[in-house]
Amino acid sequence: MKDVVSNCPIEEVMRVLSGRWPTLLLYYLKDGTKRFSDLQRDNPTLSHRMLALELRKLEVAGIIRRTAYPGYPLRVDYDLTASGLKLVPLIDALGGWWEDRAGDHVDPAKAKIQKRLVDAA
Amino acid sequence: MKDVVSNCPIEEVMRVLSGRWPTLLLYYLKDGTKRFSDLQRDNPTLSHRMLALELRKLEVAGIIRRTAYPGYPLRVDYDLTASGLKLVPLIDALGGWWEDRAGDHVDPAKAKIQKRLVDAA
DNA sequence: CTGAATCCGTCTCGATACTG
DNA sequence: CAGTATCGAGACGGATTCAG
Repeated sequence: MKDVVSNCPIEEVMRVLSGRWPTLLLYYLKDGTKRFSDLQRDNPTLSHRMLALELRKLEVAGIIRRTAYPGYPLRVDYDLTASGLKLVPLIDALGGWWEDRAGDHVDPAKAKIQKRLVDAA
Repeated sequence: MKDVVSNCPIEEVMRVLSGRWPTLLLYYLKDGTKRFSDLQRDNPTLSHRMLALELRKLEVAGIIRRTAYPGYPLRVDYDLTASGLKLVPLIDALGGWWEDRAGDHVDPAKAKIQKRLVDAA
């Protein structure tokens, strides 16, 4: 009874992309196919367990594709699906927006907010 | 000691937009100025407390602007900043992507995943 | 190498009650 | 009406261990 199966696509997409890792994994996978261990190296602060969980989540969402090769040692490749590829520029746009955002002039309201932050600390 | 002040803009922007509410609040605010109680009505499942916290987070991020009017009963307006306005179409693009995503053809791998989902349910 | 399961600390979130 | 403080439950994330 956690969610109400929202009708809103924005709510649904954020359920998949929310969190620190999904967008980062997307970022690393846009270069092409990667193995599990490659992604581990790309994100040193991401635990083994979390990597597995997040990859699974993205796979279920149809954003990445998982390909397991039989043999030993085990080998699994991950790459973006067609759908995932289309998502990448949208995420990049968010990153671009964040960088531009700093260029906006600082108005009095913002200064006041920064003071509040100091108070809280 | 929770975060490492990432250099990556994608990671930073997701720190602000992650979660169920930030993008939804953006969605409701794109119609124009809203009061605290308006946003409460727009999101019945969002608790009073969380609304205050999320609004504060977005304010600190420079995405929304808070305007308090002295007097009684208290009245506070929220609206998007210039920066926040520019963010709206990017979020909408994500929503659009989610809706289109369903149109992609279903390959064997995906079918297998969907079976897994059924199992989990 | 990949990944699932367990254990356990931490932090987020929601309910409630209180202030201005 | 708007916002804050407190508290308990539950989700989340990391370390470790086991399996294929």
